[in-house]
Amino acid sequence: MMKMLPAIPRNRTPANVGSSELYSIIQLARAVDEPAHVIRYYCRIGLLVPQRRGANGYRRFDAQALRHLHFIRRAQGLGFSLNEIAEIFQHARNERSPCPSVREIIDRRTAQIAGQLENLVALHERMRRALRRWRRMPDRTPTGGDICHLIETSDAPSVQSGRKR
Amino acid sequence: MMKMLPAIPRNRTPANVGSSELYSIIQLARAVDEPAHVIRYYCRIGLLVPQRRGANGYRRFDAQALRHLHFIRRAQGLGFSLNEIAEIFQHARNERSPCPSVREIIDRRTAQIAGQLENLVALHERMRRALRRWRRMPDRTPTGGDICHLIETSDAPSVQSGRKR
DNA sequence: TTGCTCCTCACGTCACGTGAGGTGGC
DNA sequence: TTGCTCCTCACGTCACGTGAGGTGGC
Repeated sequence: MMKMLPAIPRNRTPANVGSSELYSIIQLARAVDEPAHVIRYYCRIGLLVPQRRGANGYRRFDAQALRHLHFIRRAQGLGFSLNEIAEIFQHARNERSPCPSVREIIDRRTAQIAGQLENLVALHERMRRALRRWRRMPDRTPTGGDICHLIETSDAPSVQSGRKR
Repeated sequence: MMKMLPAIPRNRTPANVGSSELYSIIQLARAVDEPAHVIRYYCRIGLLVPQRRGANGYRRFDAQALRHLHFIRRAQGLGFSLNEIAEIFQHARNERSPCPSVREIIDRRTAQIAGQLENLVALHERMRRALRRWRRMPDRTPTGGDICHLIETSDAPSVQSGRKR
């Protein structure tokens, strides 16, 4: 009966449990369903710090790193950038409350996202209008200086498209 | 009476009209309300080609370049990337119709924008929910391993935030 | 001479993606 | 030995932004 059980993949449980509960980079990566080089990137920018390196140079992370990683995903899900998340970590390290700046950031970012949303809705509408109009138009080979009559006859603004900055 | 007219800024009319109607980089830039280095960038990636250089190395553009520039803005306004616009120019130079690929691109891009729109709406909604919830919550100084209780108690997913790729 | 315009590097932004080239672990 | 995992550079993505350091034009 034991034989019929699928083999438990060794890497899905914390390896080296005896050696003080440390995680390998791939275990951390799998916890948030990302490739390992994303974790390496976070280390490089100082967002995540391995508890130590093995004799072979391999990164070993503790439970706190896993918690930080979950925090990163949660904060990104609320629109925070990695830089902003780094600031929050900084506050926490200094035992100062990050809450005031967290509130400021999300206020600013919410307004900004609302603006992006407007732009994207407008873009989508322009695209849909163009698609509809183009259905009644033939393809054409460019002659004498024109480039693509589909686009050149579109009602999209030729200046200040709204996608700005 | 002539005296009372505001001075016509020299740079707003094609300078060197005698020298075959060429435009300076800044005249081109002003036509689309962009800083000159954007035009320089377009030249560098080969999207815009000056008709010639002056003896001093200054770029001189013809009316065709102005037309290309307007085309770029129009196409960007429909969600085309600079790479895609370069392809369209390539078709036009070879006197092949760019229309089929233009239709393909906008089909693909419209679906993609619709997806982005969904993600952005979801993000905005998460942010607004968080803002509402946080109004009833006090600021707190992190203790014993926690980082920011506002974010850590949010209902945002800690994995697969929806902002992906 | 002053203030503006022009030029070419060259590095920065944001959050990774994608190899190259080599080593460690089971 | 094989296949996987790990490592460090280092360059690419996208559409510019931002200087540095110097020159030309009126």
